[in-house]
Amino acid sequence: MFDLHADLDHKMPLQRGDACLRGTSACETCGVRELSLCGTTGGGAAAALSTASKHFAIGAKHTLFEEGDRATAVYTVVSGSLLFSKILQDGRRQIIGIALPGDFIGLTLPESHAFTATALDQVELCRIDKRAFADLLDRSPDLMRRLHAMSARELARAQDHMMLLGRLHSEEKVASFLICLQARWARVKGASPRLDLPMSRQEIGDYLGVTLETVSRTFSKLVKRKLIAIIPDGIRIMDAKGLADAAGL
Amino acid sequence: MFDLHADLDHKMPLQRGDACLRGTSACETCGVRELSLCGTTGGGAAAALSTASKHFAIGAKHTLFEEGDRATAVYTVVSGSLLFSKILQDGRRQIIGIALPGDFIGLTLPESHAFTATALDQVELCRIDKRAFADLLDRSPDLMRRLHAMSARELARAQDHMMLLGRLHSEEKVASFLICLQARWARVKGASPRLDLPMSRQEIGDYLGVTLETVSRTFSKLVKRKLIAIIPDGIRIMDAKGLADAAGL
DNA sequence: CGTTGGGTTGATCGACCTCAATAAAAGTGG
DNA sequence: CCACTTTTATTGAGGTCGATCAACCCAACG
Repeated sequence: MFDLHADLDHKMPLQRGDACLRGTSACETCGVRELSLCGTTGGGAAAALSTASKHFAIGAKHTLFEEGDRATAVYTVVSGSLLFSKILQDGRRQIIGIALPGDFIGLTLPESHAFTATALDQVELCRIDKRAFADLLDRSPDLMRRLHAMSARELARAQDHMMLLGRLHSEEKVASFLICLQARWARVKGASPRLDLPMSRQEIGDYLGVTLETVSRTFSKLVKRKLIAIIPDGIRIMDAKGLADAAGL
Repeated sequence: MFDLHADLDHKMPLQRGDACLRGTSACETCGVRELSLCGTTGGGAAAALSTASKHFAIGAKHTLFEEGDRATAVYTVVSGSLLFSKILQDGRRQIIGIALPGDFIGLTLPESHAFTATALDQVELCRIDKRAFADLLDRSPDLMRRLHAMSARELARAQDHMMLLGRLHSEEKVASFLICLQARWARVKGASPRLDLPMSRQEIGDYLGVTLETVSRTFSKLVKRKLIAIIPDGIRIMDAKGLADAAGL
């Protein structure tokens, strides 16, 4: 079982059932195709992507790769979600991004990874060898264009996140976080007032640049004001308008 | 004089002598060519870039464009530097990037600008119409690759900046800022312990997510510890090692 | 059922913000 | 070139938001 993914750059040992290579994937039937890089790509690139890619899965808490690891592949998230994080020597951590289904991992085609990617839950991924992908890019300007469009979106998100980290108060941070994440899930699942949060208070805090206690207190405050309700493994947005106000929008 | 740049999207009225279109630029003699997107591009793309681009300049404090403006062009910084900033309704501002000579403005080819670009000093720019640039991109995979490489670099910088904003203390922020900026200028000018800072304490604070008073106090602290010296319009790094320690590296 | 890992809540502390006064520098006009 | 204003930087005093430290609760799990 372990031998099967010897070529993957996971850091944590995989447990039984946690990961499985399914051989060449069927892009035609892929649920995130329209959301992802593959999109409506026609022509040779679609077929080439299909043959070059392999579906597999990793379990919650497992890392797909760690900061500093040599990058050997790029990925598309098929289902589940991941965190991207950087840590300082003394343990301070900043979560710099969240990947949802359809998102591409490896936008910058780095030599070595600039951050750690950790699965939040059971995550299905579509893996493409970096070299093979680079070759594909060279042969498909259309694919390159799409890759760049995704990078552009990611850069815009990073810029918004900088504003959040640098200039918002904790309540605005939390409210913005919930609204943004809901909006992103809406693109995948369709809109819903219910928002799954498969992450700990600590992880939310590390995403927002505050402590877990502050996250917890802020959640309580928002609950008391009936803007949200806390439900198992997530929250429900009770007053979207009020929450937007709290976010300062 | 004003009529000459009617097609530019500056927001502040230009004063006499502040800007001038020089007609088609000479890429062959451009000082930042190797640093910039144009790079060592051979073939048709180089010539096409040369004919499509126009040199001009804007003065300190003037905006090249503002957040929300329709984006009609992309630019390469030839000399001088600019700030990219976003503001909230109540005036809180976050500076999300600094552009130095060789940097490309418009990486994401946005419909409308996601941030304001403000000249820090006299800035020479090379302008290319966005549509013309998009056409060029379509015809030159090499140019597209370069553009993507620059986006990747910018994204990596944004991620480092998120770590700084979210997790560093004010002293670490200031020290990191000085070290990073020095390193970036070194690529342009060559290494020097002397660092020009044509920006106010307020602007530095808005870049670091602290107040101008905190910037001023931190500078004073670093001076007292003989890590830096404050000189007219800049600082001098007196103890690079000590400063790196202060940055937490 | 004890243990363990999250989550919540309270009490205290401190880093940074805010407000304010002063100082220094940069314009401005005579 | 020098008064005068305006802007920017520095420094101090005091306040506050979020961090830290700590207690407690609860659900999951061996």
